[in-house]
Amino acid sequence: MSTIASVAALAGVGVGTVSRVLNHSSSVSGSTRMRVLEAIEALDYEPSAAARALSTGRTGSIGVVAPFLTEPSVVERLRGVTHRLASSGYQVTLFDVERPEQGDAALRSLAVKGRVDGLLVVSLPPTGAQLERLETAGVLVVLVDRRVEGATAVFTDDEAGGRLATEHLLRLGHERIAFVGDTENGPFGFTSSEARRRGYEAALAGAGIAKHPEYVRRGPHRRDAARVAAAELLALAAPPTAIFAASDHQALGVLEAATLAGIDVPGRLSVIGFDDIELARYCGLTTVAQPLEASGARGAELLLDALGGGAPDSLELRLELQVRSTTASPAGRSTNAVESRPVRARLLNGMMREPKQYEGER
Amino acid sequence: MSTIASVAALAGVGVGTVSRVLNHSSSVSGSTRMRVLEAIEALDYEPSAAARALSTGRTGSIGVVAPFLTEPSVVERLRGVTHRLASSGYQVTLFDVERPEQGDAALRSLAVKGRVDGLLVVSLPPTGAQLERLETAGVLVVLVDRRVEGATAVFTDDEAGGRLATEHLLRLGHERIAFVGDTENGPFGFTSSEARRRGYEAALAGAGIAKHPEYVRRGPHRRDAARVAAAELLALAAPPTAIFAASDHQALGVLEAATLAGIDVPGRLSVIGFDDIELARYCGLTTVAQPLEASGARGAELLLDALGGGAPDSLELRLELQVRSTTASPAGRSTNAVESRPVRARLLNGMMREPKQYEGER
DNA sequence: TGCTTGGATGGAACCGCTTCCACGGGGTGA
DNA sequence: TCACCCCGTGGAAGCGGTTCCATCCAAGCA
Repeated sequence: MSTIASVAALAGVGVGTVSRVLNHSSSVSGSTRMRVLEAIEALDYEPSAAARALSTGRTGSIGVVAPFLTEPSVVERLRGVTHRLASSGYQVTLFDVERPEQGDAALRSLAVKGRVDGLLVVSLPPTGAQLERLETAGVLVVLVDRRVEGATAVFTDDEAGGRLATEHLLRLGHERIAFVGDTENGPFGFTSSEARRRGYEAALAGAGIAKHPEYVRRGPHRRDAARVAAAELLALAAPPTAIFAASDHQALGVLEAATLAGIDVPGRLSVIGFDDIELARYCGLTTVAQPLEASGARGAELLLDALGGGAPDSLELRLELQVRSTTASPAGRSTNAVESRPVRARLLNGMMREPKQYEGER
Repeated sequence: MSTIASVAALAGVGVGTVSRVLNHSSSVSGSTRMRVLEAIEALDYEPSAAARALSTGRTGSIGVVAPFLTEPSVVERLRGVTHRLASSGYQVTLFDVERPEQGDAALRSLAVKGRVDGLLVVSLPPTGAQLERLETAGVLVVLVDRRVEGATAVFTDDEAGGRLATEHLLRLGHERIAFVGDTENGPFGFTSSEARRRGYEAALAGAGIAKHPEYVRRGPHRRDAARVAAAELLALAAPPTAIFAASDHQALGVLEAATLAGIDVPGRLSVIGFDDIELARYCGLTTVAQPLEASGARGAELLLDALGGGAPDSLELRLELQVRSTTASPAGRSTNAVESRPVRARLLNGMMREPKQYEGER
């Protein structure tokens, strides 16, 4: 491998001059620059990233800490991040957090100069101590899909989203509305499910509907757990006519339960999810949509801004009701009833009406 | 930030000794080791990755070059990679290739000591020159989902897969079988579509069925292009009774076309895809399944082996027919006809029978 | 007792780059 | 004409580790 010294020797200049050419620095005469560039070309020289990092203290790489496996939505966020960062000159170093301890370990080992310049933490809530450690190490942090005191973040108002979902069901005429969400103290410290539940309860209270504790079910964040919870709900003496699931992932479990119980959706049961993952579009699931890819992209932008010396503000992204074909007025009322077409047609219509965003961007 | 020198000073030893402790090297007395560890603890010291990389020539990170956006299947492979690498002590640096030039640039800039120790190239075909450059730079390379002369790879036999798909259709009694695949010279140099087509033609030839050039359609690797191609096929005077799509992605486009044309699947048209992406499972698509996550994981293993000084062999993964509910005997024949149940039920049944693999692994 | 031997240790050299400082020389203004 | 500036440039001093070599000391042996 050739080094900067060999380039300098070949060009007949000093190493400082070569470095200046490499860094597009000022004050190099045209002819000298030309000679250096020729030498670089001739030797097929590429500067050593490690040496540069050691010397400058900046690595040119951004760490992304995310629970890659847990949620399909995380993949879409990640896509937004890589897409935005591809043209930035920064490399993306991925830290897949499959178990909570890994998150601690990753955050700890990254709180070190010379590893990454900035960190995007997706969907995980770092502790105050971790943030402080990162701060003292000079690592800039932006959170995506999570809001923590004292950190820049791209976030949504989960509680408002919970209200949005529930009010949609109320408007359709439902009164027996259940909620299926995550256990309160999940392994990763996710809090969105609880916030969405609060929105759900606020909306019910606003409509003057009494709380019904049996209608609130929590379980591990998995489709099969949601299926079991929904099955229990549907077996109640007074089963709900609508279920709000805290995520699309779980809403799919609810749909499974309905199918197994032979209950038509949306004829006898309305189901609404949250997130608007790709599968929701394919399945025609009504949901509270949040811009997943955009959240990653905006997070990346905030971090780039901060790396450039700016002091970006946190950013709230809008949630939007996305009505598809799993919600309708409860049986016995005819308002807004969505006809129950063969499902494949519906599914495919959904696919065609909503091409994936990045296809449109090409 | 504390350095190795400050640790050495606090412990009252030389830097060499601290380094020896850090690297679990031999010949450090128990008491000295203890003093050093205490100093490390007291200073909250973490060694600088950049300095270490410069000094040793190894970075402790593995690059993954992949077209993250192009194919859903790539995401699943990537999952396998990160999953396997999470416990290896290597970091994963992602190079998202959205346009072919980016692939060149990534491969070029990575062919440098001090950036990554090894490289996993997913679904992209590096040129011989690029491989050579990487070799001289001392960067180990393993290919996933691609086979190139002189490089270790995890691959499948696409041609055999094409045969598998076509023979399934032949067995059901189809004779008018069409193919929808990629343009021959796509932007990324993907060759799998053509290999699958060769398998398709070999199977037809084996069954004594004459070639029918109009039945072979190629287009850009996008769902809408596949939809258009399928629509043209279905509008022929003698339309096919079955379509083999070179990927699930494209098979979904074919399904769209059938729905738009009001053609029942599998009643009047059988559709088979290739890959077995998650969506195929959800949609009940019959397909040629390849172990996507496993391909990434095995690729990572081969690379780790090579980094450990081994000389791993390439690895062929098995393809398997995955019959779901989009294929049946052609209209007029009754053998094996799959009843056309309401689709949602079918879809959900599919979901329940095949939980995602990683859920089982928790 | 004196010499050899080997394990534990300190520290300099080095990895390849950036950056700052010093220096030479031509141009400018007094 | 001289002093001063400034531009272009060379090169040394880090950056923070690893590693090799020299050194020291204690134990073993004749």
